[in-house]
Amino acid sequence: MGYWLFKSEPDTWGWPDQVARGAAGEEWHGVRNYQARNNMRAMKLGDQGFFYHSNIGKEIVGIVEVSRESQPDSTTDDLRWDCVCLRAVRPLLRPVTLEVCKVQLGLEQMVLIHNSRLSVQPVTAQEWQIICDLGGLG
DNA sequence: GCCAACGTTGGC
DNA sequence: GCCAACGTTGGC
Repeated sequence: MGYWLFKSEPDTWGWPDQVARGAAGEEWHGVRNYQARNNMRAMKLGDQGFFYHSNIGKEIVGIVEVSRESQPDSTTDDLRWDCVCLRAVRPLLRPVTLEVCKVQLGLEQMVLIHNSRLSVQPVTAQEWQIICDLGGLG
């Protein structure tokens, strides 16, 4: 089971938008960064991800699941870009802020902290567990 | 709104 | 293939 983190500006596509898609999920289109794309190519059906609000909130608010493995991005004809589909699983009972992640023991190596610009990031199993605990999903 | 960090582009 | 210029992202 792989663990990931997806960033989105809530102004553009927020957690409520993701939830509104229900079980059908939504294509995580628009990524135009090779590293982020490669991360999506590595994802398997059922992999779990955190849904992070950048700029506004700066916090992890929910859990999503890969509901379709990577396929061509429908928003471009450029064959370089493809993406997975995500469906909302459940919200964190308490959002986990970037501020908290920065000082939390065990999260020192999080990509979110060291490469905040990468929009699709890997998360380790240990980091996943710590954040779930902090979010009230122990 | 500013700016640092990072990725991409294009001239050489 | 190097690197300067430029654009974008996202925290502050």
